Amino acid sequence: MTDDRERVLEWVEQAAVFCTDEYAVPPIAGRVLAWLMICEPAEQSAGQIAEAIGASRASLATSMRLLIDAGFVRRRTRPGQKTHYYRVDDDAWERVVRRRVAGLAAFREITAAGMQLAGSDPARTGRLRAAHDVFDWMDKAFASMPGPRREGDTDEA
Amino acid sequence: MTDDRERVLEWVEQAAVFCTDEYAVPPIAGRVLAWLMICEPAEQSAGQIAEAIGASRASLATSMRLLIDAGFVRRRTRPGQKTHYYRVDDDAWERVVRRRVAGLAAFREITAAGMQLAGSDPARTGRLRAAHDVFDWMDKAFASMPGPRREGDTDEA
DNA sequence: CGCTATGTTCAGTACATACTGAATATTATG
DNA sequence: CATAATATTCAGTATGTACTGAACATAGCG
Repeated sequence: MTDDRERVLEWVEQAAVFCTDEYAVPPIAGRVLAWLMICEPAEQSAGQIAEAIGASRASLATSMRLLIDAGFVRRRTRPGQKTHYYRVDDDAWERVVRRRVAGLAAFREITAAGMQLAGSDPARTGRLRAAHDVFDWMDKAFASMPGPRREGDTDEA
Repeated sequence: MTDDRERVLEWVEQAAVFCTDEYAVPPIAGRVLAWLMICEPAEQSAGQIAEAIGASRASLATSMRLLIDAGFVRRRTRPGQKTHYYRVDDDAWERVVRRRVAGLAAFREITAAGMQLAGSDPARTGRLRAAHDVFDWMDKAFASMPGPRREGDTDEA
């Protein structure tokens, strides 16, 4: 437990890099997200998080808002406490990915508009149609995504 | 044809914004990509593209390399010409999306490593497992993606 | 009503990115 | 090989982003 901390922090670094690279999340927000995915207890205060990853509290304020807006993190207050507690729900990533795919569908509309502009020449609309079809497929595929982990779901108190 | 140009450029702006926002592509590269998706003829030189979207040739050099590396654009040379011609293939977006999902699968490995670190406590591994499952599902879903536009494919000379 | 612990906002700084003009390389042609 | 056209690289600038310390706000508690 005591020596684990170092390995956990190493893991947090890796995961954070992934989040920043693939999800356009700033470095510190990436660390926060990664930390909240593996920390114990799952719900932690801004102070705890800041100390764990070595960031200022000011950064935490902005990072937490970003992560909450993005759908990764939820904030909870306990009765008779001013401290806010943050956590990533089990369905956080599914929610975020779904939201992202939904946003991608906007490109489907753009390509559709482009095809109208390009006219009826199939040589000219081919590129647009192919792109359109990809995003159309994605949208439908994710609509039929089987909500994973619906069974032995382990939510603790 | 002559008045279309303006509407086309407007469309290019929209599509470019999407590319920059959702695919982390710099503004000019986004315009290049959008332009190459609707321009006629489909294959154009750097000079033509630069003039169309109003960018310097220096920017074109870097933008083209970026787009080629990302898999969006292909470069071709014609015999007895020093000019390079660029185009987006019909399967460009499918290729890029596939590549991106493949990259996302790396996170599956990270979450797997995280679960080992977190031990066997299901209360602690729940978040990691849920994330893992999402990316696992994505990987498999895209593996079985039916290459769209496999039939009346219209590739011109 | 102070007091204290937590949360948020703001100005400033450090760093990174995007883009361009000018200089340099490269390649077909006469 | 000289010439002209395209391509690439580089230094410089301008803009934007991430982060922090410090100041300010807020909420529970004696």
